[in-house]
Amino acid sequence: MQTLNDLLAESKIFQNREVLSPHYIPKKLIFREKEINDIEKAIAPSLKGEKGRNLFIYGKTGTGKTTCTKYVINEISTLPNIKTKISYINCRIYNSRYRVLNKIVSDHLPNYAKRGFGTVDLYEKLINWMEEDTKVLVIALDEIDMVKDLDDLIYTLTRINSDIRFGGVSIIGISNNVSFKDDLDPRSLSALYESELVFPSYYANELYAIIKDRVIEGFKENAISDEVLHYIAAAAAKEGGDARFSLNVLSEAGEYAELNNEDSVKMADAEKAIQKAGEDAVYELISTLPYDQKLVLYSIVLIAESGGSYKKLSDGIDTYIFSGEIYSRYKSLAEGLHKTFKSERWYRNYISELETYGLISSFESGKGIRGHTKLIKLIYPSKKIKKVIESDLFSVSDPKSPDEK
DNA sequence: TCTCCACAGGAAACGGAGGGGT
DNA sequence: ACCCCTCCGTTTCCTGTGGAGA
Repeated sequence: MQTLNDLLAESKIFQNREVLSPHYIPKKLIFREKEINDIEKAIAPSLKGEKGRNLFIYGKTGTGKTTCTKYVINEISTLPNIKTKISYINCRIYNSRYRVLNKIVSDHLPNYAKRGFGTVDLYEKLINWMEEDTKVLVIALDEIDMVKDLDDLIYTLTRINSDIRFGGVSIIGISNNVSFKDDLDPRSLSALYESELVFPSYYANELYAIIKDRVIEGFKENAISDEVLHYIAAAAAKEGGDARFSLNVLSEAGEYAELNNEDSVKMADAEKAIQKAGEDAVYELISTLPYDQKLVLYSIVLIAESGGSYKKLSDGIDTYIFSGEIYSRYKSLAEGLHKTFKSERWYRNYISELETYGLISSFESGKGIRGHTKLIKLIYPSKKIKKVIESDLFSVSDPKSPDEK
């Protein structure tokens, strides 16, 4: 255990922790010059007061989509041009047409009230504001696939262009999910895909250069060897070329080294950090789930460990659990905790969400299985999930998910 | 073949929170 | 203070599906 003195003492490892944060935007983004240039090209017309091109950005997690977009936004905001207004919106939080519209309005008209206005009110307010002095609005929608009524949103935003006489709106959509466009209206699709930009995954040598770049600023000299950096880069490349992963590992490895009072980061620290980073991603995901959804997941874990009681009906597919059994377990679990439980219909939404998060896999029952049901299996080892949920669900200090502002 | 079972998942309705107008 | 509105999480209702058993 570290004492306060230890914590206040100057670090032997870190020089500037901030540059290791995944949210930090470096002054220069290496290996992404072309992509940045493409984004700028799409926005450029709007800087001259014309409507820019809509742009769709696709790439796996940690390929720099968000960082590059924010980089360009920062760049533009330093220009003396005032006609171009930019909204960066994270659709994981603002996940409906109303919320996005509300966010745009409150970004630029902070005095406008938060609720009580319908979509139409917000829309008119936005149009009036834009027409005032022919503003051009650039809207970056990060994780755009999270928007529930995306068709409506795209329609509304593109509609602005035909409703106003001057100025215009251009959309930058960002996503790491390709399949969401399958159930998009063809008109929204063609609007959104006016131009497309794909961010490739990083190779190990690129990841190495990226973290090396941050190490120079973030770490003390000789606090981490090239050998360790290569090792981390290779591990991150294996994870799918995820730069965020490599940065997490980097700072985590530094923390371990510091904790052990070492002068430099050792290979063992990196190994430990890599293992932890993998677990963290799952933990992070689970801890953001709503209470009842955690309970549903917990029910799956419990049944997976004890074996389902419907098992006798299904020789051969023992690892899969019946949907109905999970719900009844969830119900009795909630009753045991003196909590209200959600309806069966809502439970089915939970299940399909858990599946899109990649925590469970399921398939529709077919031949040989009674009735028409879903068969569900955990993707991660049940022990690990159980530990995570139990610490999260039954810890004393969890009044009601502290949903910070 | 018919009916039942055990669900899936869409649509609509409900009710409370948070806001405006008078 | 009162009634109105909108949104959103949730429930209720309903139709669909395909194997099991009579």
